[in-house]
Amino acid sequence: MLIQAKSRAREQERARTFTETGRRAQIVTAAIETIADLGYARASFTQIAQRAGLSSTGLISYHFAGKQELMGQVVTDVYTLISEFMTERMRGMAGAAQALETYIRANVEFVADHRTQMKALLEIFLHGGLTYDAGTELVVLSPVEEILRGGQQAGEFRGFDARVMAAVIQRAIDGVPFLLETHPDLDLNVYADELVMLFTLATRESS
Amino acid sequence: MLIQAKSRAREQERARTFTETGRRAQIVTAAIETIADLGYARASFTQIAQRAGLSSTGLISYHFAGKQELMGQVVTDVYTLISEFMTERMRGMAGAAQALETYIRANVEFVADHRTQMKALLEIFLHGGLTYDAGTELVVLSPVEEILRGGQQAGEFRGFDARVMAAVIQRAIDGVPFLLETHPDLDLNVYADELVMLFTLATRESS
Amino acid sequence: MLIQAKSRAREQERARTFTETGRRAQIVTAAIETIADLGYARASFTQIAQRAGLSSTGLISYHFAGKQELMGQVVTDVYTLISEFMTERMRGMAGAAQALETYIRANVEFVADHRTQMKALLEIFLHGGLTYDAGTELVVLSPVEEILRGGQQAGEFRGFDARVMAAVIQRAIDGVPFLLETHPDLDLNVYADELVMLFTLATRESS
Amino acid sequence: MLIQAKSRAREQERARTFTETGRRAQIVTAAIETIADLGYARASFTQIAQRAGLSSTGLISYHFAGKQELMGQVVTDVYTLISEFMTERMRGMAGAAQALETYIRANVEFVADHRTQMKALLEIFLHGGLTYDAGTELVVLSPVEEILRGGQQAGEFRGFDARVMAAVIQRAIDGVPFLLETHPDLDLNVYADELVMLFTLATRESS
DNA sequence: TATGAATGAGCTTTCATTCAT
DNA sequence: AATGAATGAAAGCTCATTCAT
Repeated sequence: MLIQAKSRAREQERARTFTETGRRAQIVTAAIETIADLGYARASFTQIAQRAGLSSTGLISYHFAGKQELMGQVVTDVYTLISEFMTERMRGMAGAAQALETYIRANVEFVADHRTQMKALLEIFLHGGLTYDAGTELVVLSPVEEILRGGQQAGEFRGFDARVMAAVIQRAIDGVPFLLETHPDLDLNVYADELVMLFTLATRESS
Repeated sequence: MLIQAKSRAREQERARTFTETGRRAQIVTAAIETIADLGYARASFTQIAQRAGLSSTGLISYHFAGKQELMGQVVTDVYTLISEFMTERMRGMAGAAQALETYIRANVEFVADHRTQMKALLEIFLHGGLTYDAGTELVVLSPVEEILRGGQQAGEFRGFDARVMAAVIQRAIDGVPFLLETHPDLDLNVYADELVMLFTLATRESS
Repeated sequence: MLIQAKSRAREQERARTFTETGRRAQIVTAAIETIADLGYARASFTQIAQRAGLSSTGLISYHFAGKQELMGQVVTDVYTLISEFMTERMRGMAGAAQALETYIRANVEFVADHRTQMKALLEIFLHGGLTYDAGTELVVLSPVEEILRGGQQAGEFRGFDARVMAAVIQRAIDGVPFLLETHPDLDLNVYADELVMLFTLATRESS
Repeated sequence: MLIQAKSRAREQERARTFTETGRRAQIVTAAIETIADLGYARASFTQIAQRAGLSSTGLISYHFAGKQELMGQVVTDVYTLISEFMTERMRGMAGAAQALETYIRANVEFVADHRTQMKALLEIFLHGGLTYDAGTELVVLSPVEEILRGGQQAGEFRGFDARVMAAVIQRAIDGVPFLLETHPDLDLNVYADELVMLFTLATRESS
C-alpha cells in the first residue's frame, strides 16, 4: 500500500508549476549524486540539500512527501532515462539474435556511461526503502525476456527457460559497475563482445 | 589500515572464554537475521539486541569493538560457512566441465539454503562498512575463475575471457535470492539445470 | 589544526541570524552556569539544555558543531568580556607602578564580579578540551608581563624575572574564586590592597 | 555527609590484609598515572584497570567503595607524601625568614619532582569529586600561614594579612606545573630564587 | 515558494557498578 | 581474593520532519 502522500506535489493531483518541476529535478539530481557518493545510509537530507545548494532541508520536505517519495522519484527518473535510451537503440530490430546483441551492447554502454545513476539505483533497491510499486518495475522493466521468447517462437533460440536466461543476462549487464570497481582497466567493448558471444552460444538453436 | 579494536575480546589477543564465544555467536546470528530482515541501515544495535534477547545494547559493545567489528564477524562467519560447504562439495573433481557443473549446483544449493545469510552479506558488502581486508576476500574467494582457466589449458573450454565469464557465472548464482523474492515458486533444481546447460554451451570448445 | 565545524552556524561562513545569535548566547550562558555549578565533567548537553529551557539536546547540536565548539565559544565570550573590561580600566595609564596597581585592582574586581564565568573558564582550561588557538590566548592575554618590563626599562622596577613575577601576580588574582569559596567573608578591597602592597614591595627599585 | 561505604575495606572497620593493602596501593598508583595522563574525565575504571594490569574493573569496585573512595585515597596518599617530605625539610628551622625560604624551596622542589601526582591532585580537586572531608584538608594543610604569623609576632615580618600572603605564596608554588607546561625550559632553581627574593621583599619588616 | 528554527526519536558508545562463580 | 559477564543509565550527535513566517 502506498503511504499517505503529503507533499505539495501530491496534495490534490495539482499540476506542477515550472519552478516546482525544476526544483524537484534539482533535488533528485543531488540525491543521486549523494547516494552514489556516500551510500544510501549516509545520504541524509542535510547532505542532499548541501549538494543541491539549498538553504534548508525543509525545502526537500516541502517538495517531496518524505524520503520515500524522493527515493521513488530517483528510481523513476533513472528508469525513464534507461527506457528512452534503450527504446531508441532497439528501434527497427528484426531478428531475435540481432535484437539480443543490440540489447546487450546498448545496455552495457548505458550502465558504463551512467555509473552514478546505476549506483544510486542499486543502493535504493537494496535498502528496501521502496514501496512495492516502485520495486516491481525493476523486475518488470526488463524486455530481454520478450526478446528471448520471440526468438524461441521464431526458432532462432533453443528451448531454455526464458525467465532464467533473462535474469542471467540482466545480472551480467548490471554487474558492470562492480567489475569496474575492482578492475577499472576493463575494456567495456571487450566485455560486451564477450557477453554477446557467451549468450549467443547459450541461446542459439543447435543445428 | 585496520581499525583499533577495543572490545573485551581483542584487548590483548586474549583467549576467548566459552561463554564469550557463545555470546558472540548469538549476537552475530541475531545481527544476520536483523540485517536480512530490516536492511543494513535499520539494523541498529537496539534492534539486534532485541532480537537476541539481550538486556541492553551495551552488551554488544561489550563483546565487539564496534559496529564495524560486528559486521566484519558476520562476513567472516558467513564466508567460513560457504568455504567449508564448497570445499566439501568440490572434493575430488577431475575434469573442468564436471567441476564447473558441480560448482554451480553446489553454490546454488547453498545460496538457496542460506538466503538470510546471503542477504546479510550482500547488505554489508554494499554498504561499504567493510575493512579492506574483509572486502578483498569477497572478490578473491571465487575459485570459479581457476576452474575456467584450468579447463582452457586442458582444451576442454574455448578461449573466452575467464575473468568475465567467472563474473557472469558468479552473479548468476548470487542472483538466486533476488529471483526467489520475485518468483518464490521457482524450482531451484530447474534453475541449476538451466545454468549448467547455459554455461556448458557457453564455455565448451566447439568441435 | 582546527576541528571541522559542522554546525549550522559555520557551514559556509554564513552570516548569523538575529535569532541564531540569540540562541547561541542563551546556550553559552546556560553552559557557563552549568559548568560552574556541576563542573566540566557533569556539564552534559542534557544538563545545559535543561538549564536553558530547551526542548532537546539536539538544539545545542543544531547551533554548535559539537561540544568542543560550544566550549570554545564559552572561552571566547568570557575572554572578550575580560578584555573589554580591562582595556577600559587600563586606559591612560602613565607610570608602571600605577599601571600595575590599576591592573591588579581591576582584575581582582572583575574576577570577584564574574565568579561563575571564571569558574567555567578554569574548568574548561583544565580539562584540555581546548583547541590550540583558544588555549594560546589564555597564556598570551596577560599583559601584566609587559607592564613589568616597561617598569624595568623605565627604572621604576628592580631586575626580577618578569615572566616569573607576572605568573605569580596572575595566579594571585586568579585565585580569588578559590579564596572566596573557603573564605566567603573576605573583603576584596582588602585583598586588592594587600596584593598592591605586596607586589609594590616586591617590584620596586630599592633606593 | 559521607556516602555509604560498601567496599570490602570499610565494611566493618576490618583490619586490612597485606595483600589487600598492596592491591589498593597498586590501584591508587595506576589511578594517579591515569588521571595525570588522560585527565579526570577520561580516567575510567577501564583505563585504570588496564594500566594496573588488572583483569577486571570489578577488582577496583571490590577494593574501593566507589570512584569517590578511590579518588579520596589518591588525595590522601599524595598528601601524606607531601607532608612527610615537607616535615623532614622543615625540621629545625629557627627564624621565620629562614623557615619561609626553606618552605618555598622545598615545596617547589617537591612539586617539580612529583608532577604526575600534582596533576592528579589538581584534576581531582577541580572536578569536585571530593567529599567535603577530603576537600577541606587541601586548604588546611598549608602551614605557611603559621610561619607567617610566627614571623609577624617575632617582629621579623611586617603587618600584612597572613591569610592573603599565604594564599599568594601557595599559589605561586602550585603554579609550577603550569609554568613547566608552557615553559619546559624553566630552571626551577631560578624560579625558587625569584620566589624567595619576591616574598622576602614582600614580607620583611621595613627598617 | 522558501527559509531558518525547532523537535524528539534514534543512533553507537562508555561508564561505574553488581553479581555469580 | 579475583574474574568475567552483564546491566542500564547516560553520553554526544544525527536524523527526517514540522512549522511559523
